[in-house]
Amino acid sequence: MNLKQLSTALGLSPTTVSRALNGYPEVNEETRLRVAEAAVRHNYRPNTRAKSLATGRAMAIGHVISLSNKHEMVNPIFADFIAGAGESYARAGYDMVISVVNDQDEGRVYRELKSKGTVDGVIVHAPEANDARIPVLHSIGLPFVVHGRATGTSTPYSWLDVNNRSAFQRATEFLVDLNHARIALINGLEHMDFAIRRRTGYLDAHTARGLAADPALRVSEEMTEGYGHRAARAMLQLPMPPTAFLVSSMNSAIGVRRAAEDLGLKLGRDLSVITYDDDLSYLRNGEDVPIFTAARSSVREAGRLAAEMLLSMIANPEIGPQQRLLEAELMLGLSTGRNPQASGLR
Amino acid sequence: MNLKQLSTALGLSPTTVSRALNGYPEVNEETRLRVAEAAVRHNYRPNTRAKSLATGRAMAIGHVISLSNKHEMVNPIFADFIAGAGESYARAGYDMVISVVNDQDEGRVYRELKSKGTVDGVIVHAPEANDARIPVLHSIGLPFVVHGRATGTSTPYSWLDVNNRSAFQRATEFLVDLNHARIALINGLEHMDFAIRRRTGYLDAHTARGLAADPALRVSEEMTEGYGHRAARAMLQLPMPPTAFLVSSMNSAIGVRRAAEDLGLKLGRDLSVITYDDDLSYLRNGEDVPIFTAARSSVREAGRLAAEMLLSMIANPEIGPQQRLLEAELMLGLSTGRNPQASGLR
DNA sequence: AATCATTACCAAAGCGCTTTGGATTTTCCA
DNA sequence: TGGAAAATCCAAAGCGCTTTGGTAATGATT
Repeated sequence: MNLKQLSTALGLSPTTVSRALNGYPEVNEETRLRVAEAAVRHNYRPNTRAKSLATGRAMAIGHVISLSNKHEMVNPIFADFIAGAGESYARAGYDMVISVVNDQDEGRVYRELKSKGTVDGVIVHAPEANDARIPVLHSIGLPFVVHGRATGTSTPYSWLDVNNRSAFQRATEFLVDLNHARIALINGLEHMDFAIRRRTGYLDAHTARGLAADPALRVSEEMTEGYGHRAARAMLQLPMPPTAFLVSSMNSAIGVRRAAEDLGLKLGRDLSVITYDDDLSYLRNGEDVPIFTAARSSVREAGRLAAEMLLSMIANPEIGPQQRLLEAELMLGLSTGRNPQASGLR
Repeated sequence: MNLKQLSTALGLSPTTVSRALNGYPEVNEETRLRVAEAAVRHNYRPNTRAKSLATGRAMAIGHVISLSNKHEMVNPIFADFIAGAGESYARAGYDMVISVVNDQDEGRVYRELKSKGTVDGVIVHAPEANDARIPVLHSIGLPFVVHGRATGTSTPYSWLDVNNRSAFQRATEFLVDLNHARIALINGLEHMDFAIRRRTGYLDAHTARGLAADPALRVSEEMTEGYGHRAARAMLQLPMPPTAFLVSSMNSAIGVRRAAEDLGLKLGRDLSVITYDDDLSYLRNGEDVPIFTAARSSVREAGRLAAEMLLSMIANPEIGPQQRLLEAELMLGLSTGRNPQASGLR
């Protein structure tokens, strides 16, 4: 059932039916009801492609998920972010189109999305420092919102980010308050912007508290369980092992816990661990009380908000670049405690 | 740059340019080259919406991800499946559109995708027994492939599945061979088809080996880490605890390991665990040697194959329903060993 | 009663592409 | 060298919608 069929069935012109359905004023309220009723009865829904062609708007947002050849890992936060963004799109009547692509092809894909008219805007995932995608998107004139930020980018752009620096600074200072002095950082890959900021927060806290950060207690890799295990195990066997760990993801924190248990150490008593928790739906940090003390911020909520930001930019192109910085919550869990090796109370 | 502009720039008609670009025979090879060259030079790419409108094919496949209100969890295998499917789509020039939806709205969404002409087909995720979506899709005539199967569905349909039954039967029998007699099953929600088949395999193995399966050692819930921990802990404190666990997901298996360690039990020595491993990119089962003995099958590969199946069905509608059953591999890891409580060797 | 807004509708153009049904030119063979 | 066949190209219709630029009828205003 298409517009023409529906309109002849109603004895009206396609023009009037279209206007009635789209809420234009120049149509009798009575006929509007008649049209609306017939539309549901005939299960009529305007063809998206025809509509897009006529209006020039695709009514779709693109997400490019790029897999590097080296470590071709799907970002585990992706599903939850998508789920959040998808909710916003559904509410606004937008579709979400996802392209899976090799990272070196990402620029080409953006150009294609633009020239083929597939989407009205895109969300940029996993930004790096001086991210090359931002100038590309600017130059081709495709609206976008970055999930995260890209240190070093000079031109203004829209982003939504968690305050990673402050989250890691606060977490580090919390450990210092528990008398920890040798605090390890199990970070994500430090070409990623978020990892840079987390390291900065970690180092800032050391400076603020007059502590020296030992470079031997700092690693940076792709955040798997195995990585957390391997790194923690190695550090715990150093002559001067850390008494606390700051970990960039739940997965790696689980690996750290496994390493601790390998060595017979109990979290919260013998060893403290704070993790970053994206509040992923399939990886909850405990059920009632958190297993890990954690800096928490829901990536699903971030998806919702980033999508809304992009949609509002598309609806009002004049508003210009938008920014939003979310603060992570520091949740107290069972994995932190006073440094057992610190002599006495301060 | 659109077709008309390109064609006037070339001094040709839009017809000829279109045919040249689409490889039709009735165009001089020389002009075809001229057109192709001009197309890349002007960065021309046909507008997808216009093309779709003219051809009637959307050149897009839909994935509906439905979140139930009760446990609104994003399926953790989703990202990897999508990544695999996306590769196949990209190769074939198809887009992937994802709808996030409340599960009770899923039928409505399929109807919309069809009547709005958004997609040429869909992949059905996470089928249940007697899944209601299959008759709906049949009735609206939208091509689809189910990732998994739906026990109880009578009409033929296309699916791609792992042999969950045989995987769990083999795993169970492997444990029996190690002298385990009290084997627990930490299963997923048993309205899901895969969970039903896994339970069947588990029970079949008991029957085959003349063992009685204790219903107290069988639970079924959403597969989180916390669930694995809680269930294993409870069972290990029974008067007659299990000596081995069969777990339906890596996440829950990690919880089982945590429970074991809570009680001072070492996996592979005091307690055996076999898990199902979807080979998720962010949740590798160890790096060189598997942590867990596991039944493994790559969900990413499943995505690739399911997408290819659907595309081939769309290209050749006459071929009818397709099916493909993959076998999981049983990978020996560090989490299994001889039952320490079994007296002597058999 | 003539004029003017307002209301309610419609015909037709246009979005950018494909495809049908020619038209024109070239090639080939008797 | 004529005529059929093959090779090239094109005009125009059509995909299903929106939107511009109307027209006709009604009501309000002088």
